[in-house]
Amino acid sequence: MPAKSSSRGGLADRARSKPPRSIKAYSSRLLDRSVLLLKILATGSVEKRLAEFSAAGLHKSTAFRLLEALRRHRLVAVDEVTGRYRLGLGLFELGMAAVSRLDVGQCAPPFLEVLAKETGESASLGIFEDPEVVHILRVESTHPLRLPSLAGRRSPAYCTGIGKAILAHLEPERLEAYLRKVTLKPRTPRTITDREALRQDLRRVRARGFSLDDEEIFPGLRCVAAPIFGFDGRVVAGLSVAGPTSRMPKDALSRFSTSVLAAASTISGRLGFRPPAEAPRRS
Amino acid sequence: MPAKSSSRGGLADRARSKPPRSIKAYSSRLLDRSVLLLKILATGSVEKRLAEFSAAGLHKSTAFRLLEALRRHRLVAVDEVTGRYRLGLGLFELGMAAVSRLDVGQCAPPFLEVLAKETGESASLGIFEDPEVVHILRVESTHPLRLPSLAGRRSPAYCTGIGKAILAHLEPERLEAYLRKVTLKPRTPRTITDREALRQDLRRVRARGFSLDDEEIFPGLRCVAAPIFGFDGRVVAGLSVAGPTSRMPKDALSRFSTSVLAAASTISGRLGFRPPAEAPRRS
DNA sequence: ACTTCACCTTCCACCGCGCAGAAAGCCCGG
DNA sequence: CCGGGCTTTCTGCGCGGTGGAAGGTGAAGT
Repeated sequence: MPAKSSSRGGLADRARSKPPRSIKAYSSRLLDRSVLLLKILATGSVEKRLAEFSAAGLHKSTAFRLLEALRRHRLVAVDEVTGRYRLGLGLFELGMAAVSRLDVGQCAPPFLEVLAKETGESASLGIFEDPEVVHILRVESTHPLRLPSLAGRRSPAYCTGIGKAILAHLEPERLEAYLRKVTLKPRTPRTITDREALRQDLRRVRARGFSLDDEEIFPGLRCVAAPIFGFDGRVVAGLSVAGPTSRMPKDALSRFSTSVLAAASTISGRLGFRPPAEAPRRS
Repeated sequence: MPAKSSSRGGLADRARSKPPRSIKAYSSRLLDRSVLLLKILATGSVEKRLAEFSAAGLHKSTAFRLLEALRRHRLVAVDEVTGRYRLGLGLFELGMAAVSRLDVGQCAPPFLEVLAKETGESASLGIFEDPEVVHILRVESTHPLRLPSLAGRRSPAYCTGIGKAILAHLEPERLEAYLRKVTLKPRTPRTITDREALRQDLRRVRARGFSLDDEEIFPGLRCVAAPIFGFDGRVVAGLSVAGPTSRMPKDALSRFSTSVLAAASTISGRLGFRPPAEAPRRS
């Protein structure tokens, strides 16, 4: 990624005009199985005995061989005491490398901390991976009452602050593609389950600059979020502050939205985003 | 054989008496190559083109197929703009799962935050994976001057606070095995490069309860660390506070060591460690 | 606009390697 | 001391991964 001295429009246009290249579905049974083993280890109880993998349709000897091979690479480990399998730290190293190689992952942490301190609530940063949002950074609230950290977890986009902040600034085609395939499952009584209502809400998000998740994913949780843009003007992530409704009453939201917007736009700036001099909103 | 027949010895003894079972070296070319691709992506520049993998001895078509298969599992991703490969967020999810499944990873974060706030310096937690220490958690100092986060990285054990805190409380055989194979490469002029001097230092660590890294890995960086013990009395991790020498003068170290020791012993307690009733110091 | 070039993607026939099933260790509790 | 449940090793068969080369696609040069 050497210095691109092109005007900002060029790259964005090139990206936008990319046809959806469809690639032949390559796959490998061995690789699929290895990943399956890791996924199994990542769910349910912390440690697994060999026999538990055969429940997934793998022969015990197969699971054994694969787990041993994965162990050589430290992707799984066997507990020294119990002799059972657990995820290895090699995975952690690769995972952290994955995030730290994202531009946002690189430069966002300090701003998240400032934001958390300013508002007193948990701040988190997520990016959009197609139908869902992946939480990649999180700084905890200082209050004792708070959600467990979601770092590394996925949430649906349509009912989270970060998700809606990103959706609202997606290219129209991508948004429509998303809306076409997503099912708006109600997570709480307040979840938006109607496509048109969601479009409406996203319009509001665009108009005021930030999104509001008003107990749409967890009862009692309110959340204010703003989009983060990359150097080419496309939305690359979302930044949010979340807390219990009691500490985030509706008439005090402007305090939060101001902080979130400021932090988000600072991060966008760090990523090389230059906000358009005037609104280049087409049609 | 079990020279220690302490009160609560059952589990610890079983663990200690485990013979180093050696398992046949299973491996799989495909898996090795897949991991190799991930490792390549985790080093060097952020994005790689297909041709860069063939430098590692893979044919382009092979690399292509494997990368596509990995992409299906979101372990790698292709950049939307440049079309090049980068690590995927699936890795991040698995990595976070790996850490959150460790008992320490579960219960340590709040205490790290308190520790960082109390001392004003960066607090981090690492565990020992044989010759090195893996940093699994980190809470940043509020000062502008600070090291970049090492979360997910490895450091040598012999010249870090966390490393020495853990080494000092390892079973004698494991420590000797470590000393036998490690090479004490000087990282700074103050790095301990003599085995006997290191043994001596570790004795001091045991005696006073905490370890001190006095510019032994980075010039200008001082660090105080303490061990964390699991329910069976074995050391499972180390906790440290690190900062520039200017903010951690030698005559003020007791302030830091008190905080670190308190936090470490609280975490140990959470893990089920019951410190021996009174000093079972023998000899 | 034509050509070149560099790179990505696909195809295919060979043969190597992973597969499952079975059998042999291992460790515990009775 | 023996039996049951589990982990680990062994082995021949057959599938699936392999690498070479050929085809495609875009961008940059002439």
